[in-house]
Amino acid sequence: MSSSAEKHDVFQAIADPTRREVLRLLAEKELPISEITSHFTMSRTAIAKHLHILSEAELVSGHKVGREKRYRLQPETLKELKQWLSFYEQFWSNKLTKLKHVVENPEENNIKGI
Amino acid sequence: MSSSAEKHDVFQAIADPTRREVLRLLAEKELPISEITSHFTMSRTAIAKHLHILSEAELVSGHKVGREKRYRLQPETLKELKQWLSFYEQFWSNKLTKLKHVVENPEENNIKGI
DNA sequence: ATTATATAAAACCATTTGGTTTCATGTCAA
DNA sequence: TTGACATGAAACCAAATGGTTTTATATAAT
Repeated sequence: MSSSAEKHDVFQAIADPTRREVLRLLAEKELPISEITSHFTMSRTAIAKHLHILSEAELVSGHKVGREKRYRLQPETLKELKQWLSFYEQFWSNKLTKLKHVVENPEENNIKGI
Repeated sequence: MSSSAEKHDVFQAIADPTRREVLRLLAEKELPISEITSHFTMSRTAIAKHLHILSEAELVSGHKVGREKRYRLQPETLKELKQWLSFYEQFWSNKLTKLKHVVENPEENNIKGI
């Protein structure tokens, strides 16, 4: 699944549906691996690997409590994603920006007949 | 790389750095495949495949103009991502929500000494 | 009519991904 | 101290991913 250092970023981490589901679970509360696993059909080992990837991306953090390892959400990391998104937001949300874009790119508009 | 129908979603599509770079390029203006390719070191075929994936995810759309196929950004699709993000936003941006979260999950706080 | 350009489509390939099973280790409870 | 529980780690595997090269086809330009 993975292994080496600093490999997974936020974009890769959230690409997998299972990992997104794990994030949802951890949004509610901190949970140990076994309890997270109980919400899925796949093996505990598979979930543990997903948690490693999420951890590499710093979307979650784990700490041991007794014999269990509890993971919690690290939501601040998603700011990175929000910032990436904000760049594109102008292209749909702002009518004026959209108009500006259209004016500056006349070749996109089928007005060649004029 | 891919092929079948309706396979790639937005999350998968933006997971690849090359594809994010392609989106950046198309944010400025509509471009034909060959011109997009000129911004990368990899082959045109590879870029074409990336464009297919972006197209499947409806992040871009292509239309033929003469012998070239021009792709343009379809930014509205990113709303989906924004909505996904908005759920998590409460966990970092809103101090009150954060406090609520803390209060409702006492086991996360190391106050066992009290 | 011929040649150059732009893309499409297919076959192929190495690596990564997402899963499994098995075995080892640390911790709690009786 | 002896199980039972929770995890870690390794070996293995099929399928997906991200690339390549080759061949074919449609359009543009001379």
